[in-house]
Amino acid sequence: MATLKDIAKEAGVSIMTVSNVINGKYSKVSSKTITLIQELVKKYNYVPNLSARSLSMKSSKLIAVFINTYEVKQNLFKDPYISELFGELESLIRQYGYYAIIRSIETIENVSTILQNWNVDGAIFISQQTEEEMNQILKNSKCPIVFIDSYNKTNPKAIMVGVDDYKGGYIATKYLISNGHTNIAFAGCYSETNAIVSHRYQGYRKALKESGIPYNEKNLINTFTRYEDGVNIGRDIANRKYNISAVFAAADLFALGLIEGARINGCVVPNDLSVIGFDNLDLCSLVTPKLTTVSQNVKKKAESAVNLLLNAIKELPIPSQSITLDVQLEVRQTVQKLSN
Amino acid sequence: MATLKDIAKEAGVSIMTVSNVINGKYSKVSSKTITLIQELVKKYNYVPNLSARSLSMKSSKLIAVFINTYEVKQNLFKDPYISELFGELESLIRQYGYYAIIRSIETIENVSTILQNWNVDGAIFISQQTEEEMNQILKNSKCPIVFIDSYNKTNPKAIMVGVDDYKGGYIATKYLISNGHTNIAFAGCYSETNAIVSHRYQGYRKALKESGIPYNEKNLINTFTRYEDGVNIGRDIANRKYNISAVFAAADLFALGLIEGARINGCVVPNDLSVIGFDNLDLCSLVTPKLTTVSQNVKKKAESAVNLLLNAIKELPIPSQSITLDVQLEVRQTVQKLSN
DNA sequence: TTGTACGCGTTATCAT
DNA sequence: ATGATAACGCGTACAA
Repeated sequence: MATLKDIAKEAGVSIMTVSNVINGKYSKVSSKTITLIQELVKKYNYVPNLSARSLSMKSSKLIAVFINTYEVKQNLFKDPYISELFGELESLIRQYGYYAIIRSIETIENVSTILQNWNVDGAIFISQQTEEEMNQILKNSKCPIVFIDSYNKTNPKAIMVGVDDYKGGYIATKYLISNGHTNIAFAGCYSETNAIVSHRYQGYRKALKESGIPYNEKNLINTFTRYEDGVNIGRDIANRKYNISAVFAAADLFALGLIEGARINGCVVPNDLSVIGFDNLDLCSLVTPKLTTVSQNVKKKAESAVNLLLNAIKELPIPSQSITLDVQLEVRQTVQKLSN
Repeated sequence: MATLKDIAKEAGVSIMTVSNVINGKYSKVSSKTITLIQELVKKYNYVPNLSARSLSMKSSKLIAVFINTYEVKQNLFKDPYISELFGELESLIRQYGYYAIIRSIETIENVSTILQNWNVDGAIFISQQTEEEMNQILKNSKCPIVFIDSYNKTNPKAIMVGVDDYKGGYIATKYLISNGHTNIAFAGCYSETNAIVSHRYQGYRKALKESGIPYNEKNLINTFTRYEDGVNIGRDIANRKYNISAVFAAADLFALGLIEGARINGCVVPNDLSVIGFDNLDLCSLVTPKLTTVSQNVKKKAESAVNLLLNAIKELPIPSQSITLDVQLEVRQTVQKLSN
């Protein structure tokens, strides 16, 4: 409630002197007035009005976090990966003295509006954007933006943080092969615009090729990857729709659904079918059997994103425009060695 | 980038005319200038500066969402219940034309500062606060605040949304009794300051009493309720530390840990032990056996909270100061009928 | 229907 | 070391 003006009047000094003390510019103020003002600040519980500061400075200490909501009213925070990532980001943003403004978006039109509305200092996208979307967003915005889990080879303004999806697909498939599997399906939401899944798929293909296993296009199971979709695919597998002994699934939750769908229809994992997921959700070690999966370091992902963004905001040199984090295989209980 | 002034100059009218058009006050402007200005708004991609508006109006369209972080650096969004609730809140806040600013807090000192900093219009606490904390927060803040999952009988300024924890404890215990169980443990983080768990415990006691089952204080298992804590308690149970045939656990994740800990030590649920959880996380139906639990309607909780808050912000009459939502039992696979 | 003057709380610049 | 003034972009109140 108290303003600089109030404090200044009470102290018998000018507004600027108070402002300088508040902002720690002590070199311009005598130590006597400093202590006087500091006492008054405490007495009146003075708190700076950040709207006013933002207006004057043309910068707000706000960081916007955007998340796509493809279907209206869908709760994206039910996705454990998304919510964990968001939690890490919020924590870091706070620790660095910024404020997080969160926004789910249906179309990217809204993005630049929000950014301008609030003089946002920087933004982070936590769900995948297509190259085209990224370009449009970047064109209409002037603050630095970090994209998590997106791919963009052409736009030099795009700052990106992701994981080595290609390697993920590769090591998962390789592991299945090393366990004697040759009929291995890839299940995921495969499309031109889904770069993440495409990269995982390419890794899968590479592993097959390297081992001289001929590729069978029937083994590309193109599907949405919610839990329920997994149940459906699992049923199909149990019903011999595919001639496979193993599946590499592009998402954990989907993999769990698949296991359940197969089980219901008499196909038991890992005895009758081996499965590997992707993400390493906590959930993976809570279910039975525990899911073998490709893990990524979410905390590190968030740290990388915030560090890149803050450096860009402060116009410090960025070590690199994009960071690709490593992945590794978490071996648990859903892959069985084939003994024939 | 463009301001009212820019548009006004280009249109050859005053700033106020533009402002009126922007804010839809068409009654004060000729239709000719309206269309002219609307064209210019599009042409220059004019977006109002909300910092300036907030400064001038003393209100910001910002709603702060607070969440406690007891241990520094703990990621609270890994809790599926918290993240789902938050997702619903964010979605509603957006749909009602407000902006969500999210903040994890270590001490409640920070709360009123943030509220003042940004001229926040209203706030929501999504984790439990003690009565004392609530009172202090309310004393230092002037905007409406909704507390989710908190109890406060004395402060008339406190707006609250919660579930019927008492009933939850009651129906869970009652169900166990109706299945022939008489040695039933209550496991949770029981303390004076944890009103939620206290209420669930009181419901548990009521059910026992009603059925004439003598209360055994050894059956109150007071523990933190993370997954790992559940594993420890489950091991104890398997090792006959308690003389019980069933457990009502105050949190799902904890219940799952308990089941796992028991299993590892040779005590199989539901054959050797019956378990009921609380919250009905999605997770409950993904694990084996599927967890019987007390469910609450998270979506409705969020809607209630946002509705109460928005009414309070607009100084509309609030139907009631606090809303208690119903709970119900989700019968699944972790309770077995005792046949002796 | 349109325009003017002023205030919101802060910071930067330039004097003193 | 301290202060006066203008500026940030917008809305309210009142005047024309």
